[in-house]
Amino acid sequence: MPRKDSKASADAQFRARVLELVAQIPRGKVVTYGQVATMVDSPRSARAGGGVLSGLKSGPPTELPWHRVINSRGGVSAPNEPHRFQVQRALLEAEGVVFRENGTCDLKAFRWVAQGWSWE
DNA sequence: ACGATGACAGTTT
DNA sequence: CAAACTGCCATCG
Repeated sequence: MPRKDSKASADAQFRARVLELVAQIPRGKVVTYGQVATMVDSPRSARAGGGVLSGLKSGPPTELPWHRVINSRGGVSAPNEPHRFQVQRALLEAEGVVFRENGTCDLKAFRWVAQGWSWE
């Protein structure tokens, strides 16, 4: 079926794809920004992935499980908003994710991989 | 339209 | 082993 010009809304497509993917993350599991970026388009868009979530305020008021997206350290980032940091970690723990002393969880066990996708 | 910022990742010192 | 720098892409002001 007809597809719009690829040059059109490339960034918009990226955002929509990230939101859709995050929305598919099952409860109790987590994914790193790099993984999401790789799955949606480019493995170099790790930061862009975070930009999309941060841009949620200007985007759809979705109830996206953004808290299931963490950094490669397997932990939550600590930006200028320690509040979010705290909330995200609490949500993950409430879903069954266990954090270690250093504040990071075992990605080896909690990392979600979509079917058909192979991850190290 | 432009410039600066940011919820990251990977590599090197 | 741990800390610091650079690179990348999208969004915000």
